[in-house]
Parts: sequence; C-alpha cells; structure tokens
Amino acid sequence: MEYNFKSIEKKWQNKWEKAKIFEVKKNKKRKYYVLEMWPYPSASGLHMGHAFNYIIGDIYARFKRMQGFNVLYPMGYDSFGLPAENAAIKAKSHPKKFTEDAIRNFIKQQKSLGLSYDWSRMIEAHKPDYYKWDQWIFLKMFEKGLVYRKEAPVNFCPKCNTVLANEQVHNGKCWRHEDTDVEIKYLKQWFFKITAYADELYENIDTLTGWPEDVKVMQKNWIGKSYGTEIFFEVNGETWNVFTTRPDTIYGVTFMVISAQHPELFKIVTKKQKEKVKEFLKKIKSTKKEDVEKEKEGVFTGSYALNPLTKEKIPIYVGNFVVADYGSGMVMAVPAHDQRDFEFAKKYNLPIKVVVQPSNAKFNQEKMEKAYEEDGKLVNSGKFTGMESNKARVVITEFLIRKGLGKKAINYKLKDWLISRQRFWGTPIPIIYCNKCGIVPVPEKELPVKLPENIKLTTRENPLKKCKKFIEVKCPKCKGKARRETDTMDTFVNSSWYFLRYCDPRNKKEIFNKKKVSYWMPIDIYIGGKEHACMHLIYFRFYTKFLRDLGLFEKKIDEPVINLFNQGMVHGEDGTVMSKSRGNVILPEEISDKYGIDTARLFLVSIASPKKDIQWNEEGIKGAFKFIKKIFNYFKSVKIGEVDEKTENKLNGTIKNVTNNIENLDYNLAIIKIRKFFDSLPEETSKNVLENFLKLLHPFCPHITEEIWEKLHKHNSNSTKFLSLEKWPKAGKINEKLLKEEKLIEKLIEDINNIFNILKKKEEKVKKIYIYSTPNEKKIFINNKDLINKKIGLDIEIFAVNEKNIYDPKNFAKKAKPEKPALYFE
RNA sequence: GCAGGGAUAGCGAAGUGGUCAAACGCGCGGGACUCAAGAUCCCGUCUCUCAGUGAGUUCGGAGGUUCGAAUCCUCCUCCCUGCACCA
Repeated sequence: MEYNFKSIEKKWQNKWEKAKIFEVKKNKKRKYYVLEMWPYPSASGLHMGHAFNYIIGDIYARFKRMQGFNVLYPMGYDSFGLPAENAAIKAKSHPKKFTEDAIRNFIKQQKSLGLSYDWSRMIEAHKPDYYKWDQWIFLKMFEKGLVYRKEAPVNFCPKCNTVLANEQVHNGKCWRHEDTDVEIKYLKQWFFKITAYADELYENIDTLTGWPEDVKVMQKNWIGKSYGTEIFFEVNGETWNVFTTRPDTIYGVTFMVISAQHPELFKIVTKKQKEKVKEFLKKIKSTKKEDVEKEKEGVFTGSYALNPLTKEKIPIYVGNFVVADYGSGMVMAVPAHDQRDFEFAKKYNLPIKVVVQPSNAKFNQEKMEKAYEEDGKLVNSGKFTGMESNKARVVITEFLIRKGLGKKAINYKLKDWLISRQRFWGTPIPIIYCNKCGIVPVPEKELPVKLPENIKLTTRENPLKKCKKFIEVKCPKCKGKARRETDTMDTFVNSSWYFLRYCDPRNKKEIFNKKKVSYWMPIDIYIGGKEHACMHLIYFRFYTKFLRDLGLFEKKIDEPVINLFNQGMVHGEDGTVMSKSRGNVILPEEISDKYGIDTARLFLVSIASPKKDIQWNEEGIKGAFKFIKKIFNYFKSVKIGEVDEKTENKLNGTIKNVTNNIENLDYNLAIIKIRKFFDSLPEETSKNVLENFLKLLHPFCPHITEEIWEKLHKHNSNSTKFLSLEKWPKAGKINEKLLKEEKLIEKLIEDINNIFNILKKKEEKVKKIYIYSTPNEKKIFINNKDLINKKIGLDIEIFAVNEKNIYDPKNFAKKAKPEKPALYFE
C-alpha cells in the first residue's frame, strides 16, 4: 500500500474534529496556555510565515497535552483593520463581507495544517459581542481618568488617511507603509494614558525571564526611563523646569536651547528676534527628515534664563535638535560635557566652560575637539569644586531641593497612546458630544455601540460622518440633541486583551469570568514575530495591568506572558523574504498537495532552530518526504517481538533528549535525535519501542503517526482511541554499559568493512578474521558474533583472541580513548 | 555611535575542553535494480595514503591558556537585527 497522505490527513482531521478532542474546560489538571499571535485575516490568505508560526505552536500544544497538561490552545481573528476597508472601497461594498470571507478561507487553510485548536473558543474582533468589551474597557479607563481627549501634534499617514500612535511610526514612516512619511497635524484626539504605567512597564521587564533578551532591550529603550533632576530656571519672571541627568555640570551651562516645536516657544521670543525665529522655523520645516543629517541649527530667541546657582544670565536659543515633548522641551546646554551642545556651541561660537576634569588628563576649553562626557572631578563649580561628579549629582540635587530651586525627577520616552482613528472599520469610541453637557460617555447598558451595516464605502472618508442614524443621538444625561464620536479605535486596542477573552469566550454578562481567567492565565508560551516588540507587546502588558487594577483577576497576574518565543522569518529559495513582487512565494497549500502537511511540518521545523530565519528549499523538503515514507514502509514490514533490550536502551536516551529539546523549542535537535533513533530500529522489535517512537514523532507529524498507531493497535475505524491523547513517554534508566558495547561493535564493523573494501579492490578473498582484543572486549565480541557476522554479510568466521601486547594504548591524562581492537585477516 | 545576535566542509545545520576530519539533511560522484527514466537501496564525498583501522591541514582572522581548543581568554574583521539627537 502506498503512502496516501491526502486521505490519511483528511481522515484524521475529520476524526479529531468530530470527536472534539481538543476542546477543553477548566478542570483539576495543571493548565498550560499556548498561544500564537492572532492573525489579521488578509484576503491573500495564509502564507508560509503564518504556517510556520502555527506549526511551532501546535507542536508545543500537542506535546504539552501528551504530557498531561490541560492545554488551552485557541485561535481567533484580529479582523478590524484597514485592508478590508480599502478593499471594500474599491468594490463599493462592506468590509464585513471581505473580512468574513477571508476568515472562512483562513480557517479552512489552518485546519488543513492539522492544528489542534479548540475551535469552539474562536473569537473575532469585528463581532459586536467582542468589541462591546473594547468599549467597556474604554469606559472603565474613562472612569479612572486614563482616557482623555486633547489637541496635540499627532502623526498622520496620508495613505491610511488617519492618525497613528507613536509606536506605529517607524523611522518617521507609517508602520503599514514603510515608504510613506508621516505628517504632523494638530488635531483633537483620544489618548490612553499608558504613561501612568510607564514605571511598572519598565521595571517589570526584568521579571520577564522567559522573554528573549533583544525584545526586552527594545522595550526598555522604548519606554526610556531616566533618572535626573529638574532645575528651576527663571525666564522673564516665569519658572521653567529643565530636566537634566547631569546636575553636576550646572556650573558649565553657557546657553539654553528650547525645542523648535515647543508650544510655548513664542512666550520667550522677543519682538526683535521674532522674524528671525519664524524664518528659522520655516527653514527646518522644509528640510526633509533624511536631509537633516543631524546638523544642529538654531537662532537666538532674545531671552535669557537665570542660572539658579551661579545667577548668570544665559542666552536661550531655539534649536532643531531638542525634542519638544520630552522633559520640559528646553535643555540646559553644557557644551564641554555634552557632544550635541558642543557641536552647537562650536557652530555659533558660544562659550565652552569645563567643569569636570578626569584624573588622567586636563581639558582646555579652547583645544577640546569633542565633549568630555565621562565622570571626573568638578572644577570651576563654586563650593562643589573638587567633588567627584557622581557624588556631586546627588549633593547638588539635594542642595537645589533645599533651596527650592529644583527637584528629583524621572522621565520616560514613552508617550500616551493615541487611539482614535479616522476610519470606519474599527471599534466605535463610545462617546457622545452634547452641546449642554459636553463629553458624555455612553452608558454601559447601551453597549455595544454597533457599526452600521447599511453603509456604502466609496471614499477613504469615514462614512460614519455622514451616517445620520449613527451620529444623531440623545444625550444620555440631558436627553437633548447630541452627536456620536465618529472616530474608531486603533486596531491594537482589539489585540490588547483577546487572550483573556479566550478563557471565557461566550460570556454575555461580563468581559470574562474571574475564576476562569485566573485558572488559565498567564499565557505560558506566546509565539509570534519580533516586529511587535514595541507595539502589541507593550500594549497588551499595559492592558493586563489595567484590568488587574480593576480587580478582574482572582489571583495576582501582573504580566500576560511567561515565555515569549519569536520565530524566524521564512525566506524564499532565493534567500530573500517571500513576497509577491519577488515571485518567490510558496504557499503551504502547494506543499501539502505535493507532499502532505506532515512533511511540510517536519521540514519547516527541522531545517534549523525555529528562532532562526529559514530558507525554503524544494530539495530539502524531498528529504523530509523520504523520511516519512521510510517510516510508513518500515511499519508495514516490522515484526513485533518480545522485549528488545538494546533498542529500549537507546529509546530511553532518545526520550530524554527529545523531551528536553521540545521543551526548549529546539525542534530541529529533537528531530535529529528521532531520525537517529529511527535509523537504529531493527527489523524486529518490541511493541513498546514502536509505540514510543510514534509518540515522539507525533507532535511533528500528527496525521501519519495517528494512522500507524491505529494500524498497530488494529483498531476498527470507529475507535475513539487517539494517539493525540496518549501519554508522553517517560525515559527509563539508561544502561551506559550496553551503549558502550554497541558503540564498540559498531566501530568494529566499520573497521572490518573498511579493510574489506581495500581487499576487494585487490581482489583478495577473506576466510577468517582474527580480532585481537582485551579479555573484556573478547567477551563482548564472542557474545555478538552472530550479529557481527550478519552485519558484515559474508559467511566468514570470526575469532576473538586475547593478545596482551598487540597494541599499546597511549596514556592520556584525563580520559583514555576507547581501546580499539586489532584485526587480522586471512 | 549604542545595544543584542552571529561567522563550522559546495549549501543548510549539529557540535561549546579529549571517543572531532566534525552528526544529520541537501547537493555531488560511484554502484545495485531497470530496456530506460524516476523511485528505492548501498558506498563515497577536506588533502594525501591504503596490508591496512594511518598521516596532514581545517571550524571568520591573529595571538594566548592547556598535555590537549571548533569549544575557554584577549584583540581584530565581516554579517544580521533593533534604537538612533530623549538632555
């Protein structure tokens, strides 16, 4: 019988589904929550990267399930988003249709990968019974003062026709359109006060021991916590709090720089300088981001600040290199000890004053070629002169505090999360504007605020703006005429808590049941791409903390995910990322058509460590296919015998290694060991060996192993016994002595064969082989005489002879080489 | 510039002090089977050597530690991935 993977795969997928074996409920067993980042159901369907992602997760879920855990392994769709809306505009249709078609297609494709999801828990972001709770969370945040509406300079993507959050701007470009510059617009927008959690988000990173180092570093950089001092500078009778991490250099301040984007810039620009400043602003606005080339520029504002310690008058410049919304948007410039300030001072010929000197050199302000940014001893610093700079930072700060001239401060780079989007296909923001009452949140009992279905999308303009039925409402407070907010929420809002809804996906009364969530959470392993390091992976931590503080968890859950795993990218045969434009895309379907999905699964995770990028290789997959066919054929012919001590011994080692490897997601290593073990299987072995081999392979190749398992047990086809639900094998004690013996014999056979080959070339015949060995080895050889004879395949006699001095094993210092037997042929 | 991760035979990729000329897969070469091709199986695949299981030169480069280094240390080169004026 041929290996008919198509019918085998279909058969088992149907059986699993029919028997609902992957559907789970809270029970007394230990739980394990495996999750992949939920996909946006794009119209182009499932690509190899998706498949790779899900296969990695499925292997883990199957493994944990067999290990006896109660495994939650759900799937759902992040189905709000721009692509569906844009497609709908093109077709003058509704994005719901596109989305739901795409989801159907996605599910079909995912099922054909043999993934063991609990489909009964599926959730979709665009369904009102899901986004209702997005709105509910919004209201809760509103109650707690974590939502606000503010006019601010915001990032706007002209292609998306909407504003974006900071996290969604990458190097000045839109995250969806890496070739499109974002524009800055002043608009009234809704924000989530994620900065309220900045400190915990930052400090907790160190507790994420199961996260990859690089992701943690990226998040730390993004949140950007820094300790420093706010120093009060007087400017035109007003106090400006200027943040610095180097209060020790306060005596070296020779000028101040205010950000060109500062909202209160013109407060300090004098009449005389107004025109010059305006000209400057115009100039830097017209220079493109790439052209800036880090050239520091500025002009004098006409105003002076008073240094609170030296009482010096310090000129204030407006500069292009100061960030407006970090700290106070104004910096104290210490050109001798800050490279940026140094460059600025050089350019505009401003004084440079050295106030920190290292012990091994002496800087001279005239001869300095760059700023000295390290620590040293203070000079020219009044009564602080002579102090070490790290000490001076503390002492000067304390002094300023005592005099009421400053305070300790911590600053973050993290900004509040802009969540309003001027697009249709998202969660409506549950807010009503009333002329009398102002901003009024929609009462909880009126949720969800549903997106209307009978609209026509024709332009990128949000159709809600023209949808009277949607806009025109009564004010919940005064019952007077009012109007709804037409902006919708950022798609990342939907994905910030979906993993909690999986724990209780059909709850109609509450967002989720406390007990259920407390049983399943946190996610034990979360699998997805690294590109979300500073987007989704920050947002969902924030949400988890907020919902915790709302009291929605029964136990302490501070972080959503214990272990984070970033899989590598799948590249095409040409080594570049698979993409339509390159024409190197290979779809998972093509592969399962040709070789079956078990082969594709095996290949994808065996080519390299799943965390590395992999390159598709048509020849490579043939190798995986060959291996699976070999297994199939082996099981057709294998004789089932009694106890097989030797193989069981190897099995024990294999179980131990494979279990460890899978646990660490070193799937490639696990497969190496499985293959090795398979190669050593004899023609006849015990049922135990065969069963355990199938179990080890099962997470990788679930269909064929189920099929063989069934045959092995001669089940009738209606049997409900699934290999998927069997227990993961436990490694017995490994008999090292036996292993050594085997290696010895293997080596011997290899040597004999080598010599045979030489003799064959010379057309000489062999009748007898003498093996000279130590007494211990002799015993082993005699015991295995039949086996050796059989392996050599020739009808010859083998004699094992003790001979003391036939060779003289070298004396190694620590470990001796295994002694090789000497051979003699006759 | 800063941070994180890499560099192993034709390619992919194991190996983190001795059993390492380095698993496994692919590719390549040879053989068996076949009318033939494919599939399958066997052998080989750094260099030299072959009445012998040997020798030589290798694991990005240069040094060092050690009886012994792909593996440990130092320096260098190159590659990838993030962040880049956050005061």
